Amino acid sequence: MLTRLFSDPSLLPDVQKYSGWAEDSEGDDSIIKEEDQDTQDDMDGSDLRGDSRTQSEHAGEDDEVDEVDEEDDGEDTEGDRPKKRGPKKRKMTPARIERTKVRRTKANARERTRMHDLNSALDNLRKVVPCYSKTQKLSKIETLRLAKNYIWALSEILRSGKRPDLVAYVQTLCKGLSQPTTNLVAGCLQLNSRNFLTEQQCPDGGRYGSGSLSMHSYQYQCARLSSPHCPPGSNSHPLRTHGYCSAYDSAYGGGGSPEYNSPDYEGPLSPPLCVNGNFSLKHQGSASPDNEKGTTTLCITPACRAPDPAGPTTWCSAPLGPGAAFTLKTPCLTTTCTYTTNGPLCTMN
DNA sequence: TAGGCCATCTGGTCCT
DNA sequence: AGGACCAGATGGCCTA
Repeated sequence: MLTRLFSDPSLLPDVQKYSGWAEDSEGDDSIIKEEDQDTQDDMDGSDLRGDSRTQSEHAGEDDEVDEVDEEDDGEDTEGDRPKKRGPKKRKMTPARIERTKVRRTKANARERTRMHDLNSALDNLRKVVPCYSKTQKLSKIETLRLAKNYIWALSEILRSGKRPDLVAYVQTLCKGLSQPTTNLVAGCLQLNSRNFLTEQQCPDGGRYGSGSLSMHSYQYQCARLSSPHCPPGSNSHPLRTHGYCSAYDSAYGGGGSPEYNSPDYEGPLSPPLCVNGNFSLKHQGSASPDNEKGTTTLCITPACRAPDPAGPTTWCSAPLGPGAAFTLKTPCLTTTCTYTTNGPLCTMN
């Protein structure tokens, strides 16, 4: 263990609180005792253990001399321990110890950077899967699961060329997700989990049918659905012809933007399913209803992610069509929306 | 307080 | 030798 290497406190990095140090600090005494009694024994193969043992006696030794520990030679006769194989261990001089420490420090820094890059990529992924929230991020594993499900669901849409059954769609999205994330996604889709696990019940008395939302709510909700995947300008594209390439495309300048392939993607957040419930606001450009840049993206927020029983009522009764205005009521707030040719446009009250 | 999630360190392995 | 990648270990933070 490297911690043994740094048995000299002056050599300790400032990270000794990490990784095994506490454990080893307790074991320091045993290490010393072990070394005392094993002075004539073989090295146990640990480069670092050998360091602590030979550090003082080899202090000042020429660092460039690639000696091997003499104790390693010959048959290992200590107890039943098998002879150590592999490369001979070099004696650790102070200079070598210092080099090792520097190398380790640099490796730690690289590893930190690598993990930061990985996290950054995960953040970008969070932005392009449904239900993005700046205030409550999906965990890494949930982000990956949702992304996998999302890709699968979109692939199915493309493959079939038909509007998906919404319940099946939600179920696909939520497959393998934790209950909180399932609730979040269901909430994003304006479904409470009970409904989406059984059937869509329109709160105003009507019934959506077996898993299909009413046309009104369906259009509302799906106006943004999957749009980022619509090829720019391809009006005949299945996603577009089935209503998935409206608001998002126009608002964000068309799908298939190279931005989405860029590792440094810092483009618009794209939770295409987030049009309900509890919102965090992502506003782009002016607020002109039919202005492409004026579209507002609404996303669920963590504080109020519980299924909103009031939501579907609004959805069911929302008069849709360009220019129509309606109100979304959620536990958090009331949002006034106008349905435009680009889909629903909502402003925060 | 237990459990989940995360950042970080660390040593091993593979590759250049 | 050194970098990239990986998995295990550890401790901190947060929440139910």
